[in-house]
Amino acid sequence: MATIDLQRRAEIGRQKRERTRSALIEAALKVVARRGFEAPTIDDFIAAAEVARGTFYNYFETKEALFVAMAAYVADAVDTEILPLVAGEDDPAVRIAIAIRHFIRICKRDHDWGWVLVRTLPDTTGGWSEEMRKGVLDDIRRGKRSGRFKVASVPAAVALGIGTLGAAIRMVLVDRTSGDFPEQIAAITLQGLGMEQEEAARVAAMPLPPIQTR
Amino acid sequence: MATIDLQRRAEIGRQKRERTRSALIEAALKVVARRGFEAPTIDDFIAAAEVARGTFYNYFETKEALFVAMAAYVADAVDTEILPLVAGEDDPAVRIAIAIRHFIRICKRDHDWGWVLVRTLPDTTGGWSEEMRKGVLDDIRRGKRSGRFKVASVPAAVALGIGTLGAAIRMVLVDRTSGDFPEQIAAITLQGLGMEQEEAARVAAMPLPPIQTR
Amino acid sequence: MATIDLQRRAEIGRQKRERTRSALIEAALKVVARRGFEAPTIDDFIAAAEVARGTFYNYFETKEALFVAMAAYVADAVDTEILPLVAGEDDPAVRIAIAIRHFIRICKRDHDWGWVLVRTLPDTTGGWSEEMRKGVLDDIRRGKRSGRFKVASVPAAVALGIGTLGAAIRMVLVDRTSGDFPEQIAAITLQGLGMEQEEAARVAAMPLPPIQTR
Amino acid sequence: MATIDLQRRAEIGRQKRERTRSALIEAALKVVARRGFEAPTIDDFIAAAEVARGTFYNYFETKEALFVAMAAYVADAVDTEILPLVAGEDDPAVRIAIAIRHFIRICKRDHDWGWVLVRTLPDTTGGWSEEMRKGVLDDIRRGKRSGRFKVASVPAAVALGIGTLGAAIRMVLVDRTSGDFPEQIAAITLQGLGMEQEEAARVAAMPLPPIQTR
DNA sequence: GATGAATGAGGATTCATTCAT
DNA sequence: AATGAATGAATCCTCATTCAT
Repeated sequence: MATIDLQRRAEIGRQKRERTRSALIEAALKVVARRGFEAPTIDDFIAAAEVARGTFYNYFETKEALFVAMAAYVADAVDTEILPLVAGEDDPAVRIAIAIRHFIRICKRDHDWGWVLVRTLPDTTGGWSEEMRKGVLDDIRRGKRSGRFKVASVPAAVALGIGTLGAAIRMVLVDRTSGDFPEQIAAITLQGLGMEQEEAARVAAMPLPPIQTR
Repeated sequence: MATIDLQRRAEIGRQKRERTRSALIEAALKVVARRGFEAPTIDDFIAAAEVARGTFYNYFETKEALFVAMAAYVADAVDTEILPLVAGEDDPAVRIAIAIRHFIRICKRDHDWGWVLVRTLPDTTGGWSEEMRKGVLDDIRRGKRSGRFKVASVPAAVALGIGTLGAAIRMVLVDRTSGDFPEQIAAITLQGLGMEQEEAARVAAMPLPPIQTR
Repeated sequence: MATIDLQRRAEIGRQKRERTRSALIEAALKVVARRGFEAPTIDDFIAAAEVARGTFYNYFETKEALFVAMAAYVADAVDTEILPLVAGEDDPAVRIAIAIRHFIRICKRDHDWGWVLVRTLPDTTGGWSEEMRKGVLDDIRRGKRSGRFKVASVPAAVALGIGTLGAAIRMVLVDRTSGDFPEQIAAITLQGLGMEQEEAARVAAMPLPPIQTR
Repeated sequence: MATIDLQRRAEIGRQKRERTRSALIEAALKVVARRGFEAPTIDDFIAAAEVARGTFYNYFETKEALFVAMAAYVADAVDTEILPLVAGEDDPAVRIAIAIRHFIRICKRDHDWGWVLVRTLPDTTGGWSEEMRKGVLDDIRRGKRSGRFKVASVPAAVALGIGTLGAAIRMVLVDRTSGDFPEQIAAITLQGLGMEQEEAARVAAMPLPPIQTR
């Protein structure tokens, strides 16, 4: 009896802890989306999460620790949404097109995530999971070897891939873009990797499962 | 006599003012290159410029005001270097290739400018002069109309152009890149705009006057 | 249990907050008395209150805000001392005489309060509580109607009442004044309001409870 | 010839010097009227006087020196306007009434002077010339001796006289006061000094030369 | 005599972090 | 766990004063 009670208590404590932690991270997401990484103070984060000052330090030693947790959280969430879609797919062109389109669609759906991604993309630490990063490089190399892509310089191809995606996300957040903008970006990226315009457009237009609301 | 004297005085004053202002901006350039926009304090800027604390405020109301002046300064300087090179050129592909290659070469030569450009490129306000911005859009449209480029979506082409260049500059500043990296970026960008690989490579390899040391 | 605990916590916090706030205000009182409103720096106030620099800003946004709180504090304290003394009294002359005498006695006893009163009296915001202000005006009007006072112009009578009191307080703080100075001021004020010299002197000499030490 | 030239030059220099100095003092008058003694910076004074920063220090060593000059300037100007009016007059009541009425009329005409007077009256240094101060005290004593005034305490009478005048000036600047307010104040002051209401009113209503526009 | 750029000490303000309850 | 008052180092900003032209 006593044992069960202790277990239950521990379990409740764990859940509560987890909830507060998530509240802090998700609040931070909103705040960073709006104001970037440098401007906000800890006050902004605790106000958004509606917890007391001291509570913050029960979960994170510093602001940076919160940012690290947040980057992991976002990278994880993006992984969870994107990796399954490309899991069974072998063609690098298809894999890249799907990833690009889904990335942009996510950011369109959820501007907070979009802004956090835009703000972390330049840094090598955040937003992209290690898995994702390797995957892209791998796809480019495989496509090059197989002749699917015509690429003289892999670094240049990486610059084109990442740079175009980053700029596209920013446009989606700031400007009003057409409904097929994700496909246009996928197509032009594939074209940049050396595919013919028609083939690039075809691959970029392949059916994709509808995006979930978060 | 008194009038002449007054005029001379005013002129000398103006020059001195201009010199101090430039000193502050060029010092800020170095500081920002090294430490970004957020980390440095006003103390860092005045130390680098070797002026007194109060002097800073005689010229700029806030750090932001200094940054704005700095971005304008760089944009202007880059303009001055690049516009003449493309002035006589009519082919949009050639113009874009020259601009890209020279942009990257400048950033390679002068990391300070590079960092400022990287950090201001995403903002619509900084780094690109209005002239440059219009020029790019115009070249893309002209190339599309003439059939030189095969581009389904102009916004997507802009994202590709700007995004790739930004990512390339960042790579040049952070990684060690090959000597022909500027040409590789120019080539892959043209390919993204719909040119054949060989033709893109040919245009990207056209002779360019050697870059001046600043 | 948890609820009771939370309530107790909140109550303790509230008390602590109140104590620190009072400490700041009372320290400010002393500092202002000695050095006026303009000379002291925030450093002076926190040194006097023995709190840290940041603590000041937890309670007051600016020095002005502290001054406002301080004026309210003094006005309130003076009210508390004077209003009971005149509460049962109906004759306007007696009421005014009591208030004047007690006002001056308070300032004699407590130079800190005196200086704050002198410095805030001219402003319509400070030193006088709303209640006090209305009371004075009301007494003058009633005295005029009843024939107790001979006053051609109420505004002039207000100027005489407030002006004389202010100047008297200043004298008490700066010069050495005779022991019956409060009575002399009360008498001359009543005379100014149109009472005969003897009657004014008689009313001004009526017994008053001894002043409490603060 | 050369001598004449030198003399003329010196004379011109002296005049110019005097003009700049006056410009600074009169500008300071306006600034102090509006913002008091503590708030304005030297920048405010030179801006109002339309001279350069360095010029200020050619005339005054510090801000305080400017204030001293300004106080002397005002006291002198007030003297010049008021003393002649009471010069031939022997009756203390008449002298005091004239001075009070004229003081208030001046402040009504020229709010800048009014504010400066209000702001310096409390200090023993400014606004009142030594002559004026002695005159008031002397008039009160003479009036008391001659039985014109019924005053038990001379200090109390001084407090009444100065305090009432100060409060009246403030009212004139802040509130809308009736046209005969100067006379009302003179009358109630005389009443405070122990004169019968009718006699006080009569003395306060005696003809006065019309006020000059400055 | 007038000018205004430069100075730097003094004072104001913010904010990450600690800690007792 | 949660709370929020207190802290003080770091930073920002103002402004009286100097001085070369």
